[in-house]
Amino acid sequence: MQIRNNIRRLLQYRMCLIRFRELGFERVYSYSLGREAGVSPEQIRKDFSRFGIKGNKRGGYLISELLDSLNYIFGKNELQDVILIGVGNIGMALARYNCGFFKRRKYIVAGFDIDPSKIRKINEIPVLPMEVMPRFVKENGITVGIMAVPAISAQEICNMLVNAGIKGIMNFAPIVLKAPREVVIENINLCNVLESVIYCANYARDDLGVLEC
Amino acid sequence: MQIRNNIRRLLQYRMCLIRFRELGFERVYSYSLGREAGVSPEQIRKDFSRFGIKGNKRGGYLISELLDSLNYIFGKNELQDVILIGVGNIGMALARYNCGFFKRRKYIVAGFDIDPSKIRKINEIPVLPMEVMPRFVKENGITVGIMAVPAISAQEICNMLVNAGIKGIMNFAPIVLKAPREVVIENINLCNVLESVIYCANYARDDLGVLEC
DNA sequence: ATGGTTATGTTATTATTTTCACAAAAAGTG
DNA sequence: CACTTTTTGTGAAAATAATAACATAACCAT
Repeated sequence: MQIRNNIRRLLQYRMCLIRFRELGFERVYSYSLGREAGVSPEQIRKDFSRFGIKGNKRGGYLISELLDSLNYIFGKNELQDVILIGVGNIGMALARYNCGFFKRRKYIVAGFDIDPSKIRKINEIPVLPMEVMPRFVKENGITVGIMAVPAISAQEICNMLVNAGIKGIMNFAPIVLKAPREVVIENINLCNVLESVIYCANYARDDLGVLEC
Repeated sequence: MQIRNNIRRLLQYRMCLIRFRELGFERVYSYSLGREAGVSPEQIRKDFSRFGIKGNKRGGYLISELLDSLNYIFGKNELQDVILIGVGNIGMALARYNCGFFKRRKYIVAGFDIDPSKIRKINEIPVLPMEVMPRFVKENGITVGIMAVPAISAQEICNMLVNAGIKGIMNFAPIVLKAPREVVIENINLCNVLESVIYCANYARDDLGVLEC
């Protein structure tokens, strides 16, 4: 039972709905939302159905109600604290973006780094030495961490996080992390993503005519 | 015919193979590579098969040969120039990471921004005003761009890129870009990714027992 | 009211992806 | 040199996901 894709789409729908609301719309239809989100209307109805979200026959969906439902699903109202491990290029950018996360009620409450020169505040976020991480996680009930560390130390740090009680990791290190099944790991390899776009844009077109990519 | 997933996995395999090589290994087996890449052995053989990559019955795969094949597929040898639009938080981080891209023969050759205060060099990369982008793209035969701009201006900039002749876009703006079918677009919404990890880590576990996420 | 229209919700169908299963080739062994 | 073991490569089967189809409810106009 794999629901990660559903969830990702729901989040995308929410993003579009927020824009629709800002534009002053009150209602959406699976058709209009689908066009905005780049998804088929049937897919949207299926996704909603799966999470028990109901619309109005003939009347589409009330944006405010939809957003309420989605926010309920994703726990919008509670502020969710996360930590950041590794305050290099990417880590720094994420720390600086924190107010963007905050709008969605996600908040980087602390950064951690092995490098002592990084131990300072960045954008109001305290950056602490790696050693205090486990205690911080336990004391603050942190369940999710963002890893932006070099590949070489990534698995070790992942183990530390798991031992400290972390249940989900968003990983930017170019390595496939190994962790117990119950820990959710999302590996984001920006280099690979760029490379796949380059490949699809340049090479994958004249192979067999229509190589959807 | 959808091959984006295959490609993504191949890139992941390559990443693992590079590590294996660094560790001094000469051969891999679908089994060992699979464990490292978090993929089943059959999947690996299928992926290789699809791209005409052959191994040795009983002898597995020679890492050097595999890497040659993969580098051939992904055009490792030619240096691929890309441009960056938007030099804010994320854009800056990517520009600073350029040497990492360079190792893979991908290189951000220029950044562009509307904000005049951003017009300067970052990490050897010239940042130019937005207006000169189309000419730059045409004169340098750029086919792929990275967008790290605010959502509000994203679609407009996407259109500019497409008009200038760009064939692939890696987009960090929180919006689903619309472009002609032949233009490859990869939307990366970091906020949504984080949120999906949080959801899977915190909520999706006690629903039906085994909610694989 | 009542009939027509429209958009949902869900079932059925199709397509895609992954896993399974096994034949065939290579390498080792006695 | 036969025999066993091991690992690939691929066709068949199973599982998943996406699309199509359509019955049903709500709304609107007459």
